[in-house]
Amino acid sequence: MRMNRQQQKLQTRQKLIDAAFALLDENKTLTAISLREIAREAGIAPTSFYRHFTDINELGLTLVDESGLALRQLMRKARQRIEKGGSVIEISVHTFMEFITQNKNVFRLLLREHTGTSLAFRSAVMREIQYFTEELSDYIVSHLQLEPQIAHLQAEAMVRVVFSAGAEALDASQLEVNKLSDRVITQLRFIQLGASSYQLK
Amino acid sequence: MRMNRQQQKLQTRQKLIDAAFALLDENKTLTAISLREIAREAGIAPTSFYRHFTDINELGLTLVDESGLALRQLMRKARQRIEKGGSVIEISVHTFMEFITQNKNVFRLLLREHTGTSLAFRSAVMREIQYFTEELSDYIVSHLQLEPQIAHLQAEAMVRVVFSAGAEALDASQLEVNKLSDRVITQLRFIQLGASSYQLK
DNA sequence: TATTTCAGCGTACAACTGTACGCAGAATTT
DNA sequence: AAATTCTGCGTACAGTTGTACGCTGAAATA
Repeated sequence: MRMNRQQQKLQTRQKLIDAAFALLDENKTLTAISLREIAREAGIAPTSFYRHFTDINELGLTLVDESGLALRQLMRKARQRIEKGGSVIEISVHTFMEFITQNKNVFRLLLREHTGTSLAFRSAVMREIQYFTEELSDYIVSHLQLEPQIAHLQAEAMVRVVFSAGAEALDASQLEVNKLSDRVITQLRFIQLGASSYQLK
Repeated sequence: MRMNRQQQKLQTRQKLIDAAFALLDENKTLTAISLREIAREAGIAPTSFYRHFTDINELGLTLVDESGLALRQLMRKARQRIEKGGSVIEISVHTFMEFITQNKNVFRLLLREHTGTSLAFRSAVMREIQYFTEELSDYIVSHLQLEPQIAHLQAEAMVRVVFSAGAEALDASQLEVNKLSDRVITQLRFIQLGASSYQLK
């Protein structure tokens, strides 16, 4: 197929991004991946890397952005499913776990860099998680009639539990993921129940 | 001072362990630290490393063990303080945050390797966290008269929230840590309240 | 059509890595 | 006192890293 220069360049750029994601598989931190490894995986010369990113860090931030995007799409998907009826918590957890098992490396990236070595990455991931938390918080305010302050605390606690469980899910079998999901669902119910009765005081 | 061989060897071994902990400061994953860096920091020849550990992994597992030990001491300390009266949740959170700010690298190690690159490290850390959770769970059973099953879920949720908040605390100022502590305290109350009312059904 | 632009390549180099090997000399055992 | 054990060191080497530099040839522009 014929392509102009821009398209061509974008395509190689994407190859680099895909290669980086592929390398996260199982064994690499973003900051631990070498530029040459990425280039090798992408099938281009090491020095060509610089035509697309000044740095590995720049690539890294791009990956975090893409992962955040995926996270927001996840939330949108959960909303759609919820509109069709059913337990909000159950659907959310199942959607989340499904997302994780289908996009392991995306979630791995977020998790690892969340506690990782580079402040820039850490901040970027925290920002994404905050967006996520705030969306959830808004949802709680409008659907459960909680005070914004309490709703935010509830959302934050829920996100913490879910992400932490997600970390476990990465190493787990499908069966274990199911058990895990059930536990998390109950734990989220604790939080919701607790937040509601807390407000009554 | 005079020393026999065993003591001498143990001392150099400890130097290596301390050096590794020091290198975790701010910028290194365990798996990303080079053997030579550790040797340099410890002030010994690179090749002498092998007199003490076969591998960097072996050193790593030792560090995880030591960190787990610190974690258990933390819990003991919290217990002692609780005996003197006061809100269990408040004291626990404050003790935890105090521990983190005073042993940043120990907690950093646990956090990073929890989501890290090496399955062996991940498992080791998860085991330590599980011990921690179970101790908390036992405490809840005996002091709050909850069913073991529910108590365990409550403990797990609490640990997840606290550890996740701990990750934030590592980058935060003292003032921010205080605010964070207050939020976490409320969130733990949610969980406790929720678990209690959940049992009534 | 002639000129310019620029993505991608190959070569090169200094810095670093893990670790094999053999030696020195003090602590320990005989 | 003599023999042995063993921690720590220095040298050495092959492999990997990031990146500077200059070239090529096709695409874009004039």
